[in-house]
Amino acid sequence: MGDQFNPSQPIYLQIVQRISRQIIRGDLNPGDRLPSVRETALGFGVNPNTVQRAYAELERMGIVETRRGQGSFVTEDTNKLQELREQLKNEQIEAFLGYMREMGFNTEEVIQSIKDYANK
Amino acid sequence: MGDQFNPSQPIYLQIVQRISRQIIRGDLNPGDRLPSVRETALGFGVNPNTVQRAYAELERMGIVETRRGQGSFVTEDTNKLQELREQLKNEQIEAFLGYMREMGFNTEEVIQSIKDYANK
Amino acid sequence: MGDQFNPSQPIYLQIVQRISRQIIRGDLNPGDRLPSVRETALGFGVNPNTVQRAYAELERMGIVETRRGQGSFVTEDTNKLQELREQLKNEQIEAFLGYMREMGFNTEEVIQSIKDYANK
Amino acid sequence: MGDQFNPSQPIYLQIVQRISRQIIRGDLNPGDRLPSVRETALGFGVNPNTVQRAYAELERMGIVETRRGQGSFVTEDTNKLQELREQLKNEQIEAFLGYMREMGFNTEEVIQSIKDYANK
DNA sequence: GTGGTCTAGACCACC
DNA sequence: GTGGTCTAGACCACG
Repeated sequence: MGDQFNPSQPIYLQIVQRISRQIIRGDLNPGDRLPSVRETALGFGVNPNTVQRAYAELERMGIVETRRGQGSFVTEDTNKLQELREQLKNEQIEAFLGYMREMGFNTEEVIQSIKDYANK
Repeated sequence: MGDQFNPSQPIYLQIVQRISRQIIRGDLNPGDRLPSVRETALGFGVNPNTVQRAYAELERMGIVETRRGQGSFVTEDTNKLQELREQLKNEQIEAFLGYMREMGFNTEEVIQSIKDYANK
Repeated sequence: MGDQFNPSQPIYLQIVQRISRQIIRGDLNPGDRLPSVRETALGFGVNPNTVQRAYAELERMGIVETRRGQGSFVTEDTNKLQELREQLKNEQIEAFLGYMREMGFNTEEVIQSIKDYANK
Repeated sequence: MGDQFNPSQPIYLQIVQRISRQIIRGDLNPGDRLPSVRETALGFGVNPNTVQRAYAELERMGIVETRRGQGSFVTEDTNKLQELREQLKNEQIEAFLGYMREMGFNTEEVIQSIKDYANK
């Protein structure tokens, strides 16, 4: 069932995130058809309305296009996908830096350690 | 109960991590007494044996000292704590870079974005 | 039934408007026979008397001519039709400007925006 | 009941339009509190979820701000409201010109008639 | 079959 | 009390 979802964030937003990552990682390519709302709902064990809301949000973000009676498709507008990539990257970095700062590591220290790690 | 734990890693190691963080963040200072095994077990909703194992691991790492009949205490050996700090930092960074690489972001790109974010 | 009609104006006048538009748009041409009163009443889901009144009004306006036993026909008097065209245009413009003024847009502003839109 | 809504457009979008107009017309001023979701739902005779969706859209558009446990308020960002004004104006003009074109009136002819009407 | 809208009714977090 | 999310189940338009 819905065990796979974090209660601290709306499920529909978590679905948006999952699909966004699938697109960035290339699991879903421009022009690919997303599974139908009902299919995804079954797969995730949630109500179709919840998936519908996620798909609507993806469409609003411009990274998915919907064709009545056919399904939802990853946009072929690579600019939009590039935007999405930047956005996801910045979100991850912001969360990571915040977490590290809470642990007492400042940004310069983190950058230095990353460089050390990369040259290792 | 154990809802707060990730099934992908032994619970006792996750407890080790939590307490390590509390020490690094200064929630627990050198010389402070850790809550009793029984107390911690209740708080986390796990078996006392699991907590015992976590405390033993912390002692093995040299960052906690157990005094018979008195309890467990954060070491006052600041070198050890400094080591712990470095270790935690590197673990986090390694996990983060791995995750970012999986998303298609290489290390240089990540460093650049962190700098951009810091100067924002 | 009459769901397609606006309660704020007599239905017979709304029928007059509809038929007027059909003539202006060229759906009905000079000399064309209008559907019978009975037919139109069925189509609109209203009482034949109501349609009768609409046809009478169209005749009074001089844009429809009724021939006993044959039916009603669009006039072939193009001057009359030109008058009707002007009248409909002015009605629409008056309603539109009134509506826009109520929304806080003055006439100059509306004209400017129309020009902008046309040159877009 | 819902008699007041046009079946040809989603009810939630019609609610968005109504409230937008109320703001543009000054019936609702910057900082004013909107009626609660439940209140509006009762007033319009629709389901609270439908109103909720309308309010969410208004918030997404940036013309309404929501404060948890307090209600929804018209934004005090006059730039946003000015944007809304322009958008509504252009929508109305586009619809009007489309309608007139369908009736056989071209844009220049419409502009000329508006000028005539204004100087009348 | 597809997505889109709506309802009814529930539960939650916030204040 | 407020808005926000979710479910269950219905109906619609489109192809």
